[in-house]
Amino acid sequence: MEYQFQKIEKKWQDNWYKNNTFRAKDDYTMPKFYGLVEFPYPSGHGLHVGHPRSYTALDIVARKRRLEGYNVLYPIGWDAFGLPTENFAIANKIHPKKVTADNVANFKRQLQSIGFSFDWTREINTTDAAYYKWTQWIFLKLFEKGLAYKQEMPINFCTSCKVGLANEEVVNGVCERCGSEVVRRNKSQWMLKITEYAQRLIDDLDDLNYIEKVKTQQKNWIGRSEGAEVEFKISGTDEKVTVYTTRPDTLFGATYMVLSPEHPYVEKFKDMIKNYDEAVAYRENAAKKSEFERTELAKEKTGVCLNGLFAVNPVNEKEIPIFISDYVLMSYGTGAIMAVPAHDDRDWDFAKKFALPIIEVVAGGEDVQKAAYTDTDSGKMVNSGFLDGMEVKEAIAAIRDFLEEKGIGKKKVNYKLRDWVFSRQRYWGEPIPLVHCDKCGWVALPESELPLTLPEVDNYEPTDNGESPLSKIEDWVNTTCPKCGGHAVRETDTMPQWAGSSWYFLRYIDPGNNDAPASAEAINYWMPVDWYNGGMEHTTLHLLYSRFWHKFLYDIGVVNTPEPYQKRTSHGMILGENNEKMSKSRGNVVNPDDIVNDFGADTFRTYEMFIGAFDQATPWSMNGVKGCYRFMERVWNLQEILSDEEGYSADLENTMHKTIKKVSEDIERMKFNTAIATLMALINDFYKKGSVTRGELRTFLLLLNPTAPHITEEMWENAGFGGNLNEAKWPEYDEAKTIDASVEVVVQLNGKVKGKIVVPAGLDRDGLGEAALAEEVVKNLLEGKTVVKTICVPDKLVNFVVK
RNA sequence: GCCGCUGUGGUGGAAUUGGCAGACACCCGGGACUUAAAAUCCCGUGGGAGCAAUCCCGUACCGGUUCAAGUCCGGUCAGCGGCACCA
Repeated sequence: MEYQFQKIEKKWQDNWYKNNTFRAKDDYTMPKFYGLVEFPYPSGHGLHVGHPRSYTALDIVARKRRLEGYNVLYPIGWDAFGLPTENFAIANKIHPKKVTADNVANFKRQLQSIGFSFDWTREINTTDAAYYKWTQWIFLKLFEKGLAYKQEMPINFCTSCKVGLANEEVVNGVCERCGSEVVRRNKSQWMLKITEYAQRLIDDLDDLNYIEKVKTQQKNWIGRSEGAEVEFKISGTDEKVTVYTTRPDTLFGATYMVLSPEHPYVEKFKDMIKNYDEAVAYRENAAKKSEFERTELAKEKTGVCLNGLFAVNPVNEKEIPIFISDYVLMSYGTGAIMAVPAHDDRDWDFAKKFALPIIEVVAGGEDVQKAAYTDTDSGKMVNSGFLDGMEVKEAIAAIRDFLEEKGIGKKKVNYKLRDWVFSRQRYWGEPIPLVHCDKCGWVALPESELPLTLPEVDNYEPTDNGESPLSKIEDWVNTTCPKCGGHAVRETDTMPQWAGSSWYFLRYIDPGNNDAPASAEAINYWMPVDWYNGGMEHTTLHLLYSRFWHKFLYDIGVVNTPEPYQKRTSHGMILGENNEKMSKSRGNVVNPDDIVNDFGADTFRTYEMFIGAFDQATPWSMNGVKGCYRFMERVWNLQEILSDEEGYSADLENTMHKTIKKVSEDIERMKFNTAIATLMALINDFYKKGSVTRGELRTFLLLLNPTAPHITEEMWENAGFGGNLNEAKWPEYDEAKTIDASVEVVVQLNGKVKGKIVVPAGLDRDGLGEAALAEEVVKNLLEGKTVVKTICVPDKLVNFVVK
């Protein structure tokens, strides 16, 4: 019998999709499992081999959970708004709606050809008005609660194309398309106050089962720091500048101050600044740079001394000069710092460049004239008045108290996290459902007017002034104010792609609901997501944004849990055969369709899981695919050596129990590669024995089914095990039968392996030592030597330390 | 630059808590089958020395802790992901 994968796979896929086999049940009495994968952006390039890595992994978990008796929700949808679609639409004169529909159809065909057990009855699309109605609704709730506000924020503007650009479209400071200069231009934009949730976004990580590196990345991104705000008087005025510092202990070493070039005091004191023109020129130059460029530590420090303006150090009344420099950002802290060159690397570089004094206030390092001493764990305060002689930590506490007592400063917690810029000057996004009325200001559309649909237009090309394409559609822009009935204009910016993906997991739960994002009963049953897998590239932004929205929805009573995802894991990237990132330009892209056509979905799925450690980046290998195809054939050919015997054969009984245990545990730990290796080893045992019993085959098929669902269903049917495999029970093992009667133990002399002995399993330390000494091999090894110490590790080894 | 991760045979990787380094595959070499080839099956396969038993070396590099280090600690180098308007 030949292995005809095309026929088998088509047969079972038709069966599953026609019968909605993997539909999640609305039976809220069953134990539930909600498995989630990041829904794809349906790009024109089609599915990447990276998508199925994540999708197969959770498909395996989902299929295993169903066999274990859970009501499983494993959904999929389309994160379909976004820049590439819009750019493709403009370039090819095809409406983005049409581009999206075509791409979705292609993605869906591809995903179905791989046999994922998605519940297709719950498919969602962020660009459907019925979906984004609720994205808009959530935005209005945020607006209502004061968490959305307008602020001037810079956008990238191409001086030649006259359009706003995404950061990605700016390459080395010039426009990706035309190569012209890109400037940063301020524009009033909608912002979301994610910073208000900063502390909760840190604290609530504690109870979640996220892989550790994801928690660390989230915490570092939020960037909590404890420090102090200190007020410095401006000489000859009654005004004060507030600086933020994490090292208030070094206040006596502050020898100058640096303001961000955009700091309002530059304007405020323009009359006192003798070189104001120079300062303005510097500020304009800084505006061209991205924050990334500005804060790069390696670059040469630049800045301008504000001549005529001085600050007074509040602890020693010394006058210090004030600079502006682009490494100080308005968006962090107060936009002003006190510079302590002796104990901060950036300040040190700056001080050297501008020949500013460097005063040591923490002793213990090398000469501070040669390098900054930044260690806070050792060292004592010097040149610091009343702080002298204290440890750094003591000094921090003492100075904070001092500042508060004197009313010149206070303790302050800061976060690196910044508010979320929520406006995009684009067509292909959710319209922001607000209007501006001259009388009433910004007014929300009433809920009854949602969804505010994207106007269907032929011309969605950018304007030449950096405004959204929507601003050109006058009969859409001009409207009436819902509050006063007077004339009003619509907000023409749209939402970022992050919006739709910040709550999509809720929509899957109840995708057709027209009265709420999802019903309370459905949310209570299904939430939180039990297991969410996605890429490390989404660890900071998407994960944080969606946690923020979920917490907000929790606060207003829409959801029942403060966190959306109970468990978060990540997969590594699949690289090209040459070990580089797959890309068209590198010519190393693998199309999943080719693999499915040539080797079948089961081989493809198995290879995707066998390719390497799940959380690590790994290169693709066509030879590896062939190896997995060979494995599938060996699986198929088990039917040739199938005996009539039920149960397990005596010589493989322990192996069967061990294999069930190993595969079950490996799937839970996402060690899919070793789970498959274990099944390969088992099949090698079957062939060595020359036959496989019905019981052995039955268990083998169940264990392989989540990975290779088509071939196993077919063989299950052929063997007449009854019903469909997907309705069977996941096999169980007997712990007692996974333990062998005797074990091989290593004998070492001074840590080097010298021999092996076989002893009964389960001996304790003393018993193992005695058993070892009784062995002839060991006696020979120890002859003429003095045993100083014996180390025994039960079932593992005996190490004699000898002289 | 900052934050996070990774580094093991010719290749992908395995080694769950510090306890036999290299499971399972791929490639390659040899053999069987075949007129021949492909496919399949069997054997070999970290490096070095030796007829052999066996011995020495070996987990990016330098150093440390330990009876014992791929695993823990300090430092160095290299690669990858993210850096807020790609998603």
